[in-house]
Amino acid sequence: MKTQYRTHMCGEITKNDLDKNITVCGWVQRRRDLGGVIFIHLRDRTGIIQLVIDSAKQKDIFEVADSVRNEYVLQVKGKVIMRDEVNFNDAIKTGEIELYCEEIKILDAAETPPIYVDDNDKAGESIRLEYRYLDLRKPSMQEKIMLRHKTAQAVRSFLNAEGFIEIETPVLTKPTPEGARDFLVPSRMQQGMFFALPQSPQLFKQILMISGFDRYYQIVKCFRDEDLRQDRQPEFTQIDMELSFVDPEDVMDLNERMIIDVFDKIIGYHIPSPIPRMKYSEAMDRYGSDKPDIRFDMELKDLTSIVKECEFKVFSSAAQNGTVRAINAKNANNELSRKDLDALTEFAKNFGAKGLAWFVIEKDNVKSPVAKFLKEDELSAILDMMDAEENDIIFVVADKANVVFDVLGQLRVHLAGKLNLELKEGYEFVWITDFPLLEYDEGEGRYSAMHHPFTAPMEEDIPLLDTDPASVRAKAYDLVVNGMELGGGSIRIHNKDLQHKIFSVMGFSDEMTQNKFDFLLEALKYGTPPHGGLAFGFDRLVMILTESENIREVIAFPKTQNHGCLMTHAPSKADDEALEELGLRCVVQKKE
RNA sequence: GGCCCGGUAGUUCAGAUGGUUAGAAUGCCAGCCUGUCACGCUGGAGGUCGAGGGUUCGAGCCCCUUCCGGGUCGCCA
Repeated sequence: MKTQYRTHMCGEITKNDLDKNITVCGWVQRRRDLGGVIFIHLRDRTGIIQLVIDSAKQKDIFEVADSVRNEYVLQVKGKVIMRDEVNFNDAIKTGEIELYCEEIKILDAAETPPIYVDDNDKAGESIRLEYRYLDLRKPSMQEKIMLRHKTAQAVRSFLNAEGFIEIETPVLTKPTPEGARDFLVPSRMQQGMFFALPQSPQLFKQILMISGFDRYYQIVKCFRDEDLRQDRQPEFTQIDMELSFVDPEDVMDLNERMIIDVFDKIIGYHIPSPIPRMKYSEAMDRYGSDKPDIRFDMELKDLTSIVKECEFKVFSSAAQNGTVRAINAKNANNELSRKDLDALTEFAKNFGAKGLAWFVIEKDNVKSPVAKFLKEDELSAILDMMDAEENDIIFVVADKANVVFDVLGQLRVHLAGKLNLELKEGYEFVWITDFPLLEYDEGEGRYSAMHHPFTAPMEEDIPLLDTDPASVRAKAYDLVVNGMELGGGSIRIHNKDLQHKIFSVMGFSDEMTQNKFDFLLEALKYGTPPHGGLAFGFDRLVMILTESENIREVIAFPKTQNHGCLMTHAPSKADDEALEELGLRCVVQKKE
């Protein structure tokens, strides 16, 4: 038989419960002692109910109520009564009623908490993370964590209805040669050997396709031992899926329907269908980014042909060997001082530019350190190209193409923030397609995979693998929203010869290929269906749905930039005994 | 690995040019108060100024080292 710890949740008591004798449990939000009467706000994850204790009529429990402090855990029996109308409290759901107490049991006392459990609490992040259990009691945090749960449920129910099968893949797995740094786990049974925690279940899900589970998904933890950012954690959650017998169109269609369904169910937001498509080359050309924020314009324009012959060497030589592009910050002259322009130059240098040329459009004059090097017709061609009007500021970057796009892409977003540009409201989704398969890695002196080494090239580009690898396009696609990459995927290589070929174009030795991917290449021999998939950043999705500033707000127990957990104090030293069993010795080398 | 910002009562912060006993708000404790809801009023307690070293007659403040937190570049297939 069920216990009767409680009959109602605090926030769910309504006028329908008037005159009922009920039992609630919860935490003391606040006690207000008026001398003859004590009010207590009792909180659980559903909300708050006000308790009343009257000294004259409830002498026996008044003393208990008097001793209660914030965050005490109480069990309270009482009768639901109506408040007088003047005492209604609009701030809480149960503001028209209250609980007239007949019995109060202190289930547990609490020390004075270091942070106040309230959304108005101003505590800094480190103390919040140290006492995360208190922080998570805040209504806003409870809402986020519960919304996260609902989002996962919405994803599951959508995919289940589409015939997907949820399958778990190993967490103790094999180190990967490409991509992010692995977290390593030593093997006790095989001393000197290491597991890696998965950066993604990529190869397992491909092999599940070979096994015939033609629609797989998993909401799964992934691990990357890299530095953190506002939207990056060393362990994070992905919505991971893979499908057999599909083209890019099938994967995009399915995921488009899923994301539309999730936004509608969770926040009632209607994403217009179909989600627009943009080729990678167009995204770079217009926005300087493969994750363009299309809520505002300020598009890049190509000045290369205009400045090809000009006297300004920086422009003319870049026009030969690279490119010259520009953006026009409309009306920026009212907002930006000379000092700001210098700061923007520094900003550009941060992203690899050697400098940043600007043209301030004044009424009868163009102010620019560069203008004196340009002929009149060159300058007017630039102004023409940029649709320049009074008070605009034009920013030009001349360099190798990748630097130019990166700098202007970043500058564009930075300026939009700085100038408080009016953004299109809501969520602007866009699919980015036709990515390059490979990019040249100058440091390594070889091509590496832009997405991952299992991504299929477009059939018509396969011959180019031998002649011009950089121009080979991939069957890859990313889903971008408001300038954030929300998910990405590709059709995979399902033919072992082609997979071998790609490995060799990327300069993997036969030995390395054999050593790292023998199981994949072996599996590919036995009948592999064409397949592909996609993975969403689940934390990022929840960030967007909850409009959170950083990823830590939507993870119950996140890590700090130092990869630490402030609550548990992980990581920590291992016992000598444990190390010995693993055949390890702890060597901490002193830094110079 | 680089750059930037921060670390002072439980919490959030203020502490000009180095100078007596380091302040405020809030929280906490005690007393008073029968309709509050961030209740109110009165009083009180509360500090290794992240840590270590240095300069100085004297350091919260200046210098060096280091730890911690955040942002960012690199990195993140």
